[in-house]
Amino acid sequence: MTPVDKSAVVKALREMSSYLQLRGENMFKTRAYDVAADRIAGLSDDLGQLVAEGKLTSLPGIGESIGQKISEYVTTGHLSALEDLKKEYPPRILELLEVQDLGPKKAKALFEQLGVGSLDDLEKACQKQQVRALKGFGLKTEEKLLAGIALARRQQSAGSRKRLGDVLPIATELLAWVQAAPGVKRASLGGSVRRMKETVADADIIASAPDAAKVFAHFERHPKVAAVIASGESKSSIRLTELDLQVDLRVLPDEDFASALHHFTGSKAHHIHLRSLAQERGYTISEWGVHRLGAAAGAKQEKGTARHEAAEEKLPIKEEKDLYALLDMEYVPPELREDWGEIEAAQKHQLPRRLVTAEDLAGNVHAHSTWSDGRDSLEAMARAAKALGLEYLTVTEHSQTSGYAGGLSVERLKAQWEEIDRLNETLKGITLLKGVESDLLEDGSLDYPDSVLAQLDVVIGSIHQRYSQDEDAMTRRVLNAFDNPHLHIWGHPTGRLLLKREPAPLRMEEILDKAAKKGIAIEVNGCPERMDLAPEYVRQALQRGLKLVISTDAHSVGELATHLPFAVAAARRGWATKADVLNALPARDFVKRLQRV
DNA sequence: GCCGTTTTCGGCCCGACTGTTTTCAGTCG
Repeated sequence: MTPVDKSAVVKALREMSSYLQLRGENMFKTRAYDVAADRIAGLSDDLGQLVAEGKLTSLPGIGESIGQKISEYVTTGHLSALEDLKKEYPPRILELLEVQDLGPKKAKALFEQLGVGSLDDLEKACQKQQVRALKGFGLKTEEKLLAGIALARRQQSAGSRKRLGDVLPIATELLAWVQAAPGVKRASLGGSVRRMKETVADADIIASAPDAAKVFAHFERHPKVAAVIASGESKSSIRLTELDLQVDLRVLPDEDFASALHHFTGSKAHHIHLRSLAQERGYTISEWGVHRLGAAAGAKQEKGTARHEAAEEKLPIKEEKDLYALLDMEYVPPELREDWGEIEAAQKHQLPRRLVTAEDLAGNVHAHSTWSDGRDSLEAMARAAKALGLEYLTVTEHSQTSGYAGGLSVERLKAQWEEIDRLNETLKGITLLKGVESDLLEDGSLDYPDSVLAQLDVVIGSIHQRYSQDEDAMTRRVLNAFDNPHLHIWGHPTGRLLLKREPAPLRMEEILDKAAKKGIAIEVNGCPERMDLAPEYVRQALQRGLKLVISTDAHSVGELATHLPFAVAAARRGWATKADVLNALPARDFVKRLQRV
């Protein structure tokens, strides 16, 4: 049985939701498709197997109807309900929903009353001033839509999502700017950036201060602000000149900081689940805290009055953990808040006791120097690793097939050993381990003779070329590689480049099963373009008892430090603890645990 | 469409901001 392309199923479910929204269906019905899409996206089990065993409806949020549709799509490759919906609309109608401030209701009106079925149609209608004449639309809306079209077009070419690695530095810069604003007491990043999701759409900052208006005024004066999108009493949104990045800032009284931080960290799916649990217990959760609902709140809600304002009692939330404690749950770290099972685990007090941190690591794994395509000398890399407080650094240059990257011949590799020996003698407090990042050749064999590999402490095997192989060939290639007793670590496993190159087609379950049997460690690569392996596969690996290495893949002194947070984040998002990570061990134990022969 | 040791019907997370209205709908996160 071939594994199912989960992302295609997710896409089909989201399109179902979009078309049903355009038709004006009940929002709870359309949301059900989005909930199901989220569920499949975060699934760590094999979807094909669930379908085959008829167990789809055991997943929360997937019932009879959607279960059948997923089954149909997985088994036949078609989704008749979606195909029928598509026939009712012009082929590019969903483009409209990509426009900021244009949702399903307005898109429906534009389509039905003006025949607008694409971005181009919408632009023409705006230019002809037809839009402002519609009921519920006006001059301002027309202007906003034109700006939204321009933004949507830029995003079509550049992509609306951005790599965390690009956004985090700018978001951190903005955070520091906010922290310097008048009266700010506490401030933090929020949103998917705080959850360290590999790609993000925008950035959120939450701050506490007595006078929000002063903070907003300061915020909106940042030199990189291109436009102010919205500015109210508790929220300001700007768009930056860099990356077209939208940054939302909320400022609240300090007593509301923790609940606001929690609220704006998300994810949406995590909150929806959490709040329904809160409701069962007679609480309501919002960014303004947790409130106990009394009889008064059950009565008809006053217009313009928020639910929490009618509540009887506000419960103090000093820290995020107080909120979970109120629901008898363990604290859920931000990286886990995706509704991928963390809520159930937290209720049963079965979350990982403590997720791995950068401080847990004793060694830096996967580094390149000027011997291959790195930018700094081996000695500079070693000194930098020592300065970071590390005990060891694995030296893993490219292998001979990667000529483009200065891959080392056997002779050059052996010459490097001499330098490593020399540095190990002269440098105190840091140990260089002899390693290599060997290409996995087309048939899965490694790039050096066994006699050479046997002399190395650390052998990483990575795929660097021939990405065009089909799933069978690619899977066989990796499986074969695991038969080589000198291979220790599977490097940047899927070969994905975020927003650029899809993961290689691999039958991951089969591969992880064999890795577990053979004792191969799995790399979590912190290069911000990769963040490879993805969290759902990290979890699958850990469920099989596999060990991880948290790697920087550093090609310079700077990257030893800058890549580390992304590697740690990828491991944490896969629920990894210190005990799961081999390079949390001292050098001798690390090398010993890698050895398979 | 999903879900249920309160329920198989009637709920479904919750609030801010904007623009078009003149009390509210739509959008967003």
